[in-house]
Amino acid sequence: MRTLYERDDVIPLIAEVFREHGFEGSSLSRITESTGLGKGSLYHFFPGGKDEMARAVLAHVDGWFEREIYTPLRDAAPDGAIAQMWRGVDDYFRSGRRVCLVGAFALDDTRDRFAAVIASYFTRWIDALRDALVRGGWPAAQAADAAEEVVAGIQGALVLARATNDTAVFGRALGRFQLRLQQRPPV
Amino acid sequence: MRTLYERDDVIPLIAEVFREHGFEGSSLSRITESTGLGKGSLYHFFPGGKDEMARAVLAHVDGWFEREIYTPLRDAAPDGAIAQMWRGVDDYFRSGRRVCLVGAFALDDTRDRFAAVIASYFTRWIDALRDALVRGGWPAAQAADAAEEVVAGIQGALVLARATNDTAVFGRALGRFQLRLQQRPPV
DNA sequence: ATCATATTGTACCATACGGTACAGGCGGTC
DNA sequence: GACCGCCTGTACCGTATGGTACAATATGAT
Repeated sequence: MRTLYERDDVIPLIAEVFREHGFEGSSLSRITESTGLGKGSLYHFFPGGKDEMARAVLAHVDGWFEREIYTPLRDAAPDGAIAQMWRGVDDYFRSGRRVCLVGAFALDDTRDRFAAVIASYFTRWIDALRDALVRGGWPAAQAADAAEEVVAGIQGALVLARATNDTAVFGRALGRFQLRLQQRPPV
Repeated sequence: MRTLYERDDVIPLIAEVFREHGFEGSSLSRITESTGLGKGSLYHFFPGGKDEMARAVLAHVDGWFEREIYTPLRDAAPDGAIAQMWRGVDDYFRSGRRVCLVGAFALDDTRDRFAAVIASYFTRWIDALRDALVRGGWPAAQAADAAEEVVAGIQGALVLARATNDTAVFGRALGRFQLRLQQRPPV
């Protein structure tokens, strides 16, 4: 039997701390508390400290989206991949009860620390969705526009849901976009 | 001649600190640095410390939006008020170079500290825009839907613009919404 | 059973944090 | 010029911060 906590097991726990408190607000004491790991273990797994923890968390999130959302959008049948995107996103963000770590990091000066990862997370999402739309018959320009709007809209809905403490906002936003992507693009 | 800094003069400076670093990241030393005021003066103006500074900043932002955006949306001719909203928002957020303080506070646990102010900022915006649309001839349900989508979309565009370091995203989002609000609501 | 390695708890470090105390400086007013 | 009240700089407080050092413990392979 292996140890209770390997490095990979602890990353989702750290992710939740960063998600709730932001980078600056996530003190090591908070992280030790919610992982049950002392500083010793933490710095054994992440010799680079908080910075490396955040980097691992971002890579973990990025990997999930790449696997569950982006790759299907690029490679699978467009309709199915887009349907899976709605499902995946709704699941991942717990129907609006959860916030986007990458989006949160993007807003303050934490962005500068992880600029490349953060930018890539969003541009790859937009590009993959655009590709799926194009393969689904959308003209390139409208596809790019719609993809950008959907990804931005999801972020905005998460902000709004949390700000107003009304998770229904998120579901309504997803529903609107779902409907719009099913129709032909507007002139 | 009066002193260089009155309380009101310093609020926009503090606002910029909170905007760039978030609540947790805005240390008093950063605030003293970018205001030029020592702790003595700062605590003279804001006896409640950081909490009161943030509250003053939020009230300042809220006041600006109430005056420049919400009130016109509620009271003035809908078309003109909405046009002014696009102008005002583009100015305020410096065409995507600036981030929304209230949105940033909403994402981490800073929200819990200022929950009422944050929620009200967004709900009042949505409600005012919905009213303007209704007065402009939109059916109530579609107006509410569109208003929510626009306010969320603006937040999302700000996140995306900063995340990808591409301010053009913001302009494109505003353009899309502007166009859509000019048309009749979709079925 | 031995042993190297992986993991952990504890104590400690310098620094930065938010906040307080307070003595003085400065401006106006009489 | 004396006075008063607003403003400010400085020194200081206890605590928490991110990070390090290291001895002690567990673990797995032989």
